[in-house]
Amino acid sequence: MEKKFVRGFNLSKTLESGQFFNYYSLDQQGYLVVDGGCFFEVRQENEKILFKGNCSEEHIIHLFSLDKPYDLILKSISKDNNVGKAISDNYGLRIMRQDLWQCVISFICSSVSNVPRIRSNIIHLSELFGKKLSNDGYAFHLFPSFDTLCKVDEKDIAKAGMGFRAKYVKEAALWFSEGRHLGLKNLNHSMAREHLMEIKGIGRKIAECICLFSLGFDDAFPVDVWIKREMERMYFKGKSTKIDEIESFGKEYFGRYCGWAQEFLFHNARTRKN
DNA sequence: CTGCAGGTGGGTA
DNA sequence: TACCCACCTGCA
Repeated sequence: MEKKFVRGFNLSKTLESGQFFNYYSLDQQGYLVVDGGCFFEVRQENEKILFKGNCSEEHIIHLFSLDKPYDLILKSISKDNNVGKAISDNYGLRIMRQDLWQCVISFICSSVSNVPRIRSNIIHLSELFGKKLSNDGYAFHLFPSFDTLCKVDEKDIAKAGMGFRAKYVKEAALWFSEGRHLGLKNLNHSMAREHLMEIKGIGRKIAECICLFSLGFDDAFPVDVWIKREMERMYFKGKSTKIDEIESFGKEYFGRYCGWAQEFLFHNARTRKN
C-alpha cells in the first residue's frame, strides 16, 4: 500500500455522494475504485489515504481533486447559513474528475433514475463487457471501452438494465469511436457543454454534470429536481422557479466555484432525514 | 395493480 | 418559445 497525507478530504463522502458510481465496498472501510481502465483499492485513516492499484499517485490526486485549494473553495462558496451548514455537515466532500467516457455513460444512465440503479447499470455493463481482473482473492471488471461497446448490439447493452437509455449508450460509444471527444478538453466550458449535447440522451443537465464531474469545470451548475426543490426553498421563498433561472442565480451567487456549492446542497438535500 | 422517479427528444400550438 | 408526453425498469 502506498500512503499519502491529505487534508480536507473525506473518501466515503466523496465516493458516495452520487457523482461517481463505479466502486465496491471492501472490508474495513475500504473501497475498490474503477475509473475507466484504471483501478485501485483505497482506504482512509484520518488524514492519510492508503492505496494500491494499477494507476499512479498523480492519477488519484487528479481523480479526487486533491490538488485544488479546498479551504479557499469552501470560503468562496460560504455565502449563507444554508451552504455553511451543508459544508460543516459534509466537510471533506470533494468534486471528482473521473474518466470522461465512464462519466458520460454514467450520467446518460442517470436520467429519471436513482443512485442505486445507476450503480447497478454501470456494474452490469462492466460485468457483461469489461475486462475481468482478479485481485487479493476477489474478482471485478474494468469499465468497458467505447471501442468494445460500439461493436455491441443495442439489445445486448440493454441487458445491463438501463432500459430506453441503451440506445443513447450505443450512440455515445459510436460518437467516441469517431474521435469526436478528442478536442473536448481544449474547449471552454460553454463550448464543451454544447459539444457534449450533440450526443442524443445528453441535454443541458447531464452535460453540466459531465463538465463538473469529469472535465473539472468548477463553475458548472447542474440543476436537477433535488437542487431545484432545495434552492426554491432556500432562495425563492418556496416558489416554483424555472431551471434556467435557478442555474443563473446559482452561478451569480456562488461564483467561480459554484459547482462545489451545488454538490454540498445536493448532498444535503439527498441525505436529509425524513 | 398503479404510480412514480436525479431528464431528454420529438411533437404540437 | 413554451408546453406535453412517452420512455425501460425497479420499487413502493
